[in-house]
Amino acid sequence: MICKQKPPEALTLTCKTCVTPWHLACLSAPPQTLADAAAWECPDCTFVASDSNPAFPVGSGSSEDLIAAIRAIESDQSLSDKEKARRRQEVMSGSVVKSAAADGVSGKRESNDVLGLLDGSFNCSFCMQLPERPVTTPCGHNFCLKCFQKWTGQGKRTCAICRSTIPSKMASQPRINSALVIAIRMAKMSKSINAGGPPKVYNFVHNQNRPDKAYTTDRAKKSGMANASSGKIFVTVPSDHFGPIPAENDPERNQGVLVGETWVDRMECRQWGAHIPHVAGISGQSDYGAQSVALSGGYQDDEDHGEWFLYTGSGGRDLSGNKRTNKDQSFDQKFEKQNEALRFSCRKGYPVRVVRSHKEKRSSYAPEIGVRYDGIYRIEKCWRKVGIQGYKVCRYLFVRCDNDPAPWTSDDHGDHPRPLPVIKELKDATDVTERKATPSWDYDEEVNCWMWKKPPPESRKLGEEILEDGSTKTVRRRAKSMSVRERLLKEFSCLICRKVMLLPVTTPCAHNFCKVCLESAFAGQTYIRQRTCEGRRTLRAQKNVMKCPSCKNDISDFLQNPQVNRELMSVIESLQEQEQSKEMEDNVESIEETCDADEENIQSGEETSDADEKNVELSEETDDADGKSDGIAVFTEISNKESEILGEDKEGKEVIKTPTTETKSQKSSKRKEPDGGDKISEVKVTQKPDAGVETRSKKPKVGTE
DNA sequence: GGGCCCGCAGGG
DNA sequence: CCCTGCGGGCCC
Repeated sequence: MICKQKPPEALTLTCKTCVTPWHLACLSAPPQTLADAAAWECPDCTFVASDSNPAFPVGSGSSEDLIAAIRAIESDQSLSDKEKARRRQEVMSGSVVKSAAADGVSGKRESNDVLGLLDGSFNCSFCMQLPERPVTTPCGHNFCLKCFQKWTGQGKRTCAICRSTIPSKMASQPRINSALVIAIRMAKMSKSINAGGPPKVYNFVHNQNRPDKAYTTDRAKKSGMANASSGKIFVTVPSDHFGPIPAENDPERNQGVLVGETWVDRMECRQWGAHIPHVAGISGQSDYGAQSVALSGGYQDDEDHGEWFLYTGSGGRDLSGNKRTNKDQSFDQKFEKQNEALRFSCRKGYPVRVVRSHKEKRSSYAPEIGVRYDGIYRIEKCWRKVGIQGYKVCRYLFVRCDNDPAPWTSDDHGDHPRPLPVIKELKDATDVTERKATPSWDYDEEVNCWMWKKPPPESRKLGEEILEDGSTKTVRRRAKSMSVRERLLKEFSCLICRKVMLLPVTTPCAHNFCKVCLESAFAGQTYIRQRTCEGRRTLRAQKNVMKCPSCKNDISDFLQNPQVNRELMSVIESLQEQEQSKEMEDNVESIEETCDADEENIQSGEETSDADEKNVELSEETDDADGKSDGIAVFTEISNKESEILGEDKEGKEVIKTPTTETKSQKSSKRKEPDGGDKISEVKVTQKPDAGVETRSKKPKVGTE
């Protein structure tokens, strides 16, 4: 911590209490004898036990117990090292404080007193409650952030308890005491009997044992991390992965990336996959969405309220002269590149990971040191406004929606859906985008957690699979699917013009045509649309004349008033949208021998009867909830288009029908082999011999599956 | 503490 | 292959 270097093993000393490694050379009072070294306790443990740091007065009692308990475990000869480690962990996490007390190790008080103890020393002096979002003055007194801000907002500059002066920096930029947050949360947990397992411990992640870390190449002229290359990425999610990083993608620790995890710098944060780019603030692709953002104080328009914040897009700055950043904006930001990626995630309601950096100085919620993962947020709205510097900036409203509590709250539960904050600047905003469709990541009232309500987007990256011998093999994460264009033409072409349908209509005999094509096919019998003013029709005599161009069924009645198949329409529209966004999978080369079998699969799939293929794809599409909600969103567009093209329909009476029931039943009745749909998910290439990986217990809360 | 400048990674 | 980027070391 002092020399900021990784000490060689020989110079590492491990604390017997907390097992943290320390650099021998950096200790002010290193142990003198070997025996001393074996029983050595780090300054943290010694300090807590002997003194009561007013800023974090855990030491005033409960932690004495804790340390005594740990010492008892350490000195118990009957325990193996592994067992000791396990017990230590239990004690640290508060789950067995009671049993430690029962052991007679520290029989002073019951564990349930912890909260009572906290009540005495931690309470906010204004509201007399356990502080919510606690801030701690240099004189060691704790207050709720809000209470404190109210106090300083009245111009008070002295501590409400001891009248010590509050430094002006503290008054203007109070920081939440995250250690206190954890202490309070732990105390609450030990109080509640069925807290649902031990609380999570939020550790600073030391990468002592990591196989690889960021390094400087020969080319780099500076040592340290300034010009470093990234070390190994420890998690196995692809870089375009959305949402939390689950335990099954964390082979190093098998715990996933936890809310509150903190890394020393952006490079290390990157290695754990929370936020991959090591300079840029936004991780994302304009045609795919944004996965994560960093709040690092780079843009002065940012506004942080913890559970929600206003984020500023990137760009608008002159980076000439080989600069990486620039405080001054010199032109307008636009919704392009990363800014567009954020807007994409907003529209889709994707989960966006958020990290806060110590470099954000104006936010109470930023960590004191390092870069911290604060969990999942959703972008509820975005817009543009004229920023502080006078140029237009892209703006995003982020609202937290994580299943774990934020690092600044002592709640033991995550977020519940909350009403959106009122944003004043929205009244002067332009280019406002709000999500119309239902969000992909949403709160499930039945299981009481946030989860994927629609399938997460398929990764477009290649992945690496670790084989048994430790080597890696590049694999594709999903099968090559039919190109969107191919699919459009194959599934959704008009049986008359053979092009992708414009305003599709579905006959009762389940054949699809462009509305215009079908009508013009019977153009000689224009009486379909000839109506008297009273609406009296004159086609009775012509009945049976009009037959479906495809199957010759009588469709005269249908032709009197053919309705656009809105469901089909929205499917086509979303596919066309996809096509425009150029899904990359089409271009992914198949990967050698491992894929051969799957390629065949696809080939044969293409060659099997059209009907089956079609059903598979169709069912897939309709299962995708996107279709439904987007269907509503595009609805008005359709009816506008329709009247534009047909130049009629002024009656305005026509009740808009939801997708015709006959189409639906037709589809489902035709769906003979629903199993056919599996081919896509099955084509995961070359399973690791150890199939257990797939079945390993998954964190049920995170619905990534 | 401010400013300069660098290597690097990833988007396009 | 060029452009962009809410890092970070180091000099002043």
